[in-house]
Amino acid sequence: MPAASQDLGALLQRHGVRATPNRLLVLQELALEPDDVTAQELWGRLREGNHTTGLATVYRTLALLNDAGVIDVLSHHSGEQCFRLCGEAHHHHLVCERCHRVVEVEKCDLDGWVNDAAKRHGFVATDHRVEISGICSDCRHD
Amino acid sequence: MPAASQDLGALLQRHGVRATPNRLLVLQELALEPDDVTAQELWGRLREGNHTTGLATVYRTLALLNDAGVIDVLSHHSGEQCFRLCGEAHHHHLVCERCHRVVEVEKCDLDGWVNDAAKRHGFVATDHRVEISGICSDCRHD
DNA sequence: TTTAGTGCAAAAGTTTTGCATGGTC
DNA sequence: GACCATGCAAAACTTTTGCACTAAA
Repeated sequence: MPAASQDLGALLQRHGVRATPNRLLVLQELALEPDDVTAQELWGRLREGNHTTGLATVYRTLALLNDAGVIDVLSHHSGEQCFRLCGEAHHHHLVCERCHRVVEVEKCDLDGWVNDAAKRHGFVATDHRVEISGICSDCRHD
Repeated sequence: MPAASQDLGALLQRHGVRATPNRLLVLQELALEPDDVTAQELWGRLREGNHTTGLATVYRTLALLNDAGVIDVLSHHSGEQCFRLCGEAHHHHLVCERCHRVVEVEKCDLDGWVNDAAKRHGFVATDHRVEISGICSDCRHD
């Protein structure tokens, strides 16, 4: 269910980012996208939708949204950075090796393990990311 | 403790990669490096050491070593890919936010959790990566 | 002798920056 | 008016490729 654009505006405001037409457009496109997209892909889709947003603006917007913590940057599958609009709670990612579908794993009770591992090496953990690769049900049945 | 170069040669052979002078040089440089390095950094160090290895060769070698599973690619801190020679067993990474020091976390008993999370979403998990960010003891005491 | 590896230069891509313009507070 | 956002074009960088040449199986 794609979020309505007033929700997206509120999301930006909540993170201290001014809502401009371009930013809403980018966010809306991200909300429509179940998987992660590169800046170039996103720009392409905006152009297809007859929007005149510049590529530089897409890059600037994605950087801004990432700094503000509105979107996540995932590790690249091919030398490009990938972006994704995610739930705001702590979560991890499940990525299909075949079709690159990305699903969020919402429940994470790894804090104990993480803190232990960090402490064992003299670190204080501040955050952690888990990426699980696998094969999704669709790809398994093809 | 940097591995001696005959060990590195054996490491290559074990992974079905022919040991050439350039490959040993790259591997040796990686073995000396406690943290992760970019292709450019690695090339710079080779040049400083008066080696004439070309940049393209460094890229080709790193790609080869990654395919062969001899080295790991870490997520970039700044748009560049980072490479690292790691232990051969399954492990995860602890990265210091301040100095970018990387330490391996050798023990991983997360398989149960990972498989559960995958199954809950219809996936079959084939692999997983955990990256813990934190502050290392050196940086904490500065 | 055939194949694999390499250095160099050029090409291809992605991402960033400079600058002039237009919109907002 | 001051400031922020933006489009466009140019620049900066990282990475890949083509090609001629060399070393090795």
